[in-house]
Amino acid sequence: MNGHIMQPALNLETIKVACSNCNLRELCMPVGFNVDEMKRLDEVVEKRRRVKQGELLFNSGDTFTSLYAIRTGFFKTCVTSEDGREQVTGFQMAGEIIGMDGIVSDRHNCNAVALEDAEVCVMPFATVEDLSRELPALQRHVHKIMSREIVRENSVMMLLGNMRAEERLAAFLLNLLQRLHARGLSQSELVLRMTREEIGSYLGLKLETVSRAFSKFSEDGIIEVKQRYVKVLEPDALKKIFNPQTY
Amino acid sequence: MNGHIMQPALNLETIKVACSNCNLRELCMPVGFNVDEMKRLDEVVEKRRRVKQGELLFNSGDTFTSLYAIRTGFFKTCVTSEDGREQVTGFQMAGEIIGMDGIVSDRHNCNAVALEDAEVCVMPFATVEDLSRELPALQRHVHKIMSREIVRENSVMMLLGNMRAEERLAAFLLNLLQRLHARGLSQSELVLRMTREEIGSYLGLKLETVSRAFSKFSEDGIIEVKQRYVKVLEPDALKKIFNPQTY
DNA sequence: CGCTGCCTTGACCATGGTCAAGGTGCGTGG
DNA sequence: CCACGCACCTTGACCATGGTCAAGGCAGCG
Repeated sequence: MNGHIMQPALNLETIKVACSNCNLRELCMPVGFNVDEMKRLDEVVEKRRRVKQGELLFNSGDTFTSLYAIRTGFFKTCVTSEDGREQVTGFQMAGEIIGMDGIVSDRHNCNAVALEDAEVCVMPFATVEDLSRELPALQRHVHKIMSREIVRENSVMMLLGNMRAEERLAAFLLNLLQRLHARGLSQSELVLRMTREEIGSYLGLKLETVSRAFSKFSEDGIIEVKQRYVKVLEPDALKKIFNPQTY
Repeated sequence: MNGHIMQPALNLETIKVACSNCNLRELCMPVGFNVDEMKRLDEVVEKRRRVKQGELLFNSGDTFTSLYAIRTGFFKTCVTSEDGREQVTGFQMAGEIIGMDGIVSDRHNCNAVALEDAEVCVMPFATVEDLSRELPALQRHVHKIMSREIVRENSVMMLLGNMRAEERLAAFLLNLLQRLHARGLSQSELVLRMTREEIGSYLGLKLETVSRAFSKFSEDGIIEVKQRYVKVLEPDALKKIFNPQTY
């Protein structure tokens, strides 16, 4: 609601199209490069692309050509089954890389939709591959990013397979806050960029259940909710819900 | 039950420790190499390792050093939450690669347990990285394998988030059969290598629910079940359960 | 100012979880 | 070779979680 918790609050005009002087570099690119390597790294970003709220960055079935590093904005990725059911597979924010689902079949396997106006760095995958043959640190980084996604999905499977509604929402909020905090934002306040229905789709719940869980946390004094604004009053209580064995 | 549906029925004695003359090459390695490149490829397999039924190939927390290509046998991978809940994240069979969860943090993030006596090719990841800087086809292959795992996990998320018990089991059976068929085994018969509880953990269901779903399919004449032996009598009916909109 | 999209809440219900009892088949040791 | 024990599976009865359906509220926008 108020300025200091809007995420992310980056001024586009001050940013040049180059990884070497990008303030998100540490989030989306490997560290420990010398100046020369840094220059080479700038080659991977072909251009920037703006995506308006509600628009698709890529669609399931599109030919895969590039990975995308999110500069600003917020995305969701979804898969759709043949009979039309939609599953949100992730929410991505500045500094994160999307599009890796497309590598295996040269076609994207999910949609990426901007949940707010966004800007991404387009990184043609052929260039990424060429360069990562020359720069072992880049190669290692690409492998790590994909591995991280595999590990993230493992924990979503745990969430969907084993957790109850309130545990899922607690885990979701803690994860979002942790990622926002890593970007210099508050550890306790956030503005959700997605609807209750999108949260529910991600968590394997209906929107009413998500809403009820929010209300429950609010009644219990654990959080303060007003529409999409959420403030965590009792982080330990949230963690306890998420992981009841602790304590 | 009878010989021709046992999986996999490979004679270890006839196999040399080299990708270049491995009968699973097409499943776990890229195609289109010339003889020279093929020779180089053999370098990635450091050695073979046998894992007895019930033993761990790697444990969550172990230092990550290698990927493993399954030669023979059948594995499950599991993640365990802090409070001890276990989630089976996948079942892997001959020709599939496991261990990619370890790349991001240099530690394995899940367990891999042999569900039957198994043999794997140990591929030190440092070697894989070195060689894939020289062989673009290998590089591309490594990327595809990881992307494939991401896409697989996306569809598990769909399954866990959106499907009902019987749909999950139908999808599971169809997926297993399709993979076994790709290995030259029957399209309609299989012997499950995992318990009802393990199936349930993978599918986000309790073992009783899995058992009931098997019984239901059996009553409906869609499959024939006897303990771990399953024969699909009506594949179309199974597909219809899995994807009710079709037809 | 009214429309629209999103959210909340209540009442009811269905799916699948829990608990319990008993069955089946296999491996081991007598 | 048989018997026992164990691990795994099946089935029933009951119950809880979360889904469904419905009504109404709130906030932002044209």
